[in-house]
Amino acid sequence: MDYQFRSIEQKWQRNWEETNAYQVSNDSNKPKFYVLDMFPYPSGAGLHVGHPLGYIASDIYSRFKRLKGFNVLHPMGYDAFGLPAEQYAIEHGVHPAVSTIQNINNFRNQLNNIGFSYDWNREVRTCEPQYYKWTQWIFLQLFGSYFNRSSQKAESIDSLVEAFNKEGNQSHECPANDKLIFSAKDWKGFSEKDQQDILMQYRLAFCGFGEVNWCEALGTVLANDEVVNGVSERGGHPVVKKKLRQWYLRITEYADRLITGLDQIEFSDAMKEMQLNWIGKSFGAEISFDISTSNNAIASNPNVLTVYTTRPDTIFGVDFMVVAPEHSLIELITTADQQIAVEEYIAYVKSRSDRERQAEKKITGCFTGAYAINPFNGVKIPIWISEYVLAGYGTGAIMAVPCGDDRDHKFAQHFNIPITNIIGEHYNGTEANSTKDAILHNSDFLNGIVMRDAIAIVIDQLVERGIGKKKVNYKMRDAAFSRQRYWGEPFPVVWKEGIAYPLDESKLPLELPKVDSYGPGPEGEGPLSNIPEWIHQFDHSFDGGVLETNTMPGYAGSSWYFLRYMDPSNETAFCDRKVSDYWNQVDLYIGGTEHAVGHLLYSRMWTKALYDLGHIGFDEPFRKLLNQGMIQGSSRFVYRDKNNPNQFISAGLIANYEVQPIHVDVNMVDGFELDIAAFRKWRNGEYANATIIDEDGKVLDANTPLQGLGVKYICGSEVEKMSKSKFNTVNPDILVEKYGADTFRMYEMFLGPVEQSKPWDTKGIEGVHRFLKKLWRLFFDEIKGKVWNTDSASPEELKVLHKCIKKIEEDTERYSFNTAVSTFMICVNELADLKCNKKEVLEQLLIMLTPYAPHISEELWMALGNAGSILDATFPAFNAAYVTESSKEYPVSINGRVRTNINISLDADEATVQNIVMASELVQKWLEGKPVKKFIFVKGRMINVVI
RNA sequence: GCCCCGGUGGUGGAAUUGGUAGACACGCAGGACUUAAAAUCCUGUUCGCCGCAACGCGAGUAACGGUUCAACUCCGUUCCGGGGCACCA
Repeated sequence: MDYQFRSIEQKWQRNWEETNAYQVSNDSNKPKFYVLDMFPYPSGAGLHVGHPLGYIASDIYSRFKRLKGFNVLHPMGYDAFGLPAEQYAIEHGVHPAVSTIQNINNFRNQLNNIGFSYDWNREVRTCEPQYYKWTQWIFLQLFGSYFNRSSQKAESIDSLVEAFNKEGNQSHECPANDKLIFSAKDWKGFSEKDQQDILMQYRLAFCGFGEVNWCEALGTVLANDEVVNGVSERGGHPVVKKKLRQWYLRITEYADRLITGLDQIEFSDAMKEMQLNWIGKSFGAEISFDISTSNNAIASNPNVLTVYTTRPDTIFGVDFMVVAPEHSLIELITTADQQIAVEEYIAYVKSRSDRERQAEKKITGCFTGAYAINPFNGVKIPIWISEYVLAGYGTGAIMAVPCGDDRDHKFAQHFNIPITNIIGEHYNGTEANSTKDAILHNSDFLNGIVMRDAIAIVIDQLVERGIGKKKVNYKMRDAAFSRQRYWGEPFPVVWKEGIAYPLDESKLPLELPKVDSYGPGPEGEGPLSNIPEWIHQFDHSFDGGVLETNTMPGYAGSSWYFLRYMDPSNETAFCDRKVSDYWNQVDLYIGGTEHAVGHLLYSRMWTKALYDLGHIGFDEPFRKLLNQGMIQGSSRFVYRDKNNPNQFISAGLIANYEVQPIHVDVNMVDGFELDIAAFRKWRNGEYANATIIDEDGKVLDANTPLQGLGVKYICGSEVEKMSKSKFNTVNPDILVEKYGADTFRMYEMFLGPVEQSKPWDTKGIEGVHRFLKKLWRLFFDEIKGKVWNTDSASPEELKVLHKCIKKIEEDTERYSFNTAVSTFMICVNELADLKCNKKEVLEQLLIMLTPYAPHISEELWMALGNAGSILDATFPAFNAAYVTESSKEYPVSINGRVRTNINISLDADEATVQNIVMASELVQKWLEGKPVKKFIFVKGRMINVVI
């Protein structure tokens, strides 16, 4: 009776489904544990071996926690709205809803093959109305609230209106415009439209005009994190800046809480670092400079040039000012003789795309003819325009200190602007030095002070003289929240006379209409604008109102899905408060690092907002995040002879030919050796008649028989991203078919630490498969049949078992699944050596193995005569008594060098150990009569004698 | 350019707080069983030296230096690889 993994796995997968073995209740007196995978976007390509890595890890951990007595929530669903489905629809005419469902079914089948313990009753799909009803509902909550800066939390917009009626906005600075100030009287005098426009500038989800990343090819706006090197992340199409009416999330208001929240959660340092970088908090000062210019416009419109700097200590090193080309002051200050040059320069900047700017970092700029006056010493400082200053950050203007800033230095050199040295010998005359440790020179009242200390002094002076203030800035921008696409959540918003009215909750879900064409509407509007009967459906309640035609971006649905799993079919709330109080935070979240600044930041923000508004009881969604590494592909190449395209040369001989490497399917290469017969059949016989020169130089044509000749064609290899076009994808289905799901699961873990990226290599899978067969043989012998027995275990056997229990528990608890697999192998090897077939031992081993290899564990558990499923067993308790010994060989070292092992009884005190060691002849010999300085006892493992 | 992470046999990797480096597995070599194959089992496998062998000796965790009785682990410098950010003043 051997290990029939195929029938065993099918049998148990069916059984688990029929018995609802993985159904989780929201009502339990067990402690809860929530294990979550980043849900997949159901793409058409299906799974490759890289995808399940994280799913297997989370499945092991969930099953482990279940055995440890927790009520474990472990759900799965689909992030089903998004661009690719719509692109596919445009190209192939298949409705996104149809292709999405196909892809989901395909995913589901592949996932089920591997034996995951998901509670499929809780599956969510973000594209279904029952789900996106609540995405729209949460949007309305964000729309209906603002961020109260004094309480540092989201509050209802109604309470803001109340405050405006009482005292204007004096205690509620406008986040979008700090110059906006009005009294209660002003507020009451504003028109409905003016009031709504002002409120819009406070709302957490708001609509505004702004420079956005516009992708012409995709016909839509992209968020900053969806643009990579000036092209779209999906598809690599060029992206340009465009002013458009857009929805945004005011995530910037949460910047500080997103930073401080990181202290309470377990994310890797790298992940926290990435989020901190993205948020980009910096401390500095705003300084106002008076302007001197021959342009008369400034006289009628008096103005100052305000800059943001993190280094106010360098104020006496300012040699020029730079404003962004978009800066509004330019037309007021530019002198008549610089007018033409400035206009030409601005036209030039506009002609350059983001991509060009990033590709070639040229130093460009133009003098305005105007000067700023250094407020401390009255020195006249020329004002320049340059594209290296960004309009969107700080005030869009800087004070340039060439001796301390590399970019300023290069600019000064390029335009021959004289450089003031304020840092003495720290400046070498050829490149800037941004030190804070230099003693200031040429700096008036700051002379002799260390820069680090001068920062606060200057800020005090700025405040005292009324020319500046302390200021904090963030790199992060508000998140663009609308797309001119079809396949997304419609906004529950009606526009009438320029005012956005939220749809009443009772109207949700606002369903996406069926369409046949996905072309954009007029003026960059979404495809929904082409359906008049849809956009006018609320005419009766909003006389003449028109529905918003944008849809929400991909990250809308994924920003809160972890809450929906808790209470997936609730029709009256996104999630019942009692239920979310029970499940609380996700205890373990597993996924890739690619969502560092997108999904993970957005869902943290949504959680904080929902918490502020009292809908949930926790303000960080994920208590612990584990990032799985990427599994790369190991590509294989054959070498085509360039001079004879029908001839292919084995890797060892290519030095003698001029060759072109061609990707071949890794599935027809064993290690590096090509399956020549399969190669000839590949791609409908494209290479059927190829001449092949093997590693020994044998020449084979299409008719040469392959048997018995010892023919070996060796392929070249390279590690690349796993992708269909490189023919290096490995389909898990094939491995599951050949070795079984249990082998596959354990092998994926055995490859190395989950967090680590590594190339896939199928070779080693045999080792894991052998392990499972060896385990099987502890229960059943091919000839003898049943070999397990109910004899009681020997102390030796119990020692092996309990060593294993301790290690497996520790390894699993710290997510070291690779070493856990090794531990199982060691344990089974030792049991086999001891010829241990005792039920008492094997039973406990099986329970521990369940999370890793659930099918075989279940089968053998039943074979041992146990009633009920092993899923409900209890993880074995470690008993140290079986493991400890009465005496042990200790290594004894002299000055750290190990010399000998001495047998010492475990209950001996240190003085006794010392005597035993000193009495040892070997130690006496090594000491050569030298006196002993001290004895060191190291963690019960080693004894060291220092001489 | 800046920030973060890493570098251990032929390969993937182990060594949890500084305490006998190379567990476990792959591969490879040899052997047992077999008519043969598959499967299974056994032995060896960091490098070098001595030796018939057992025992043993020396070097060794990218390189060099330091701290320590003791360093893959801590500190410093350099080199290499991976990831993130990139005119954020």
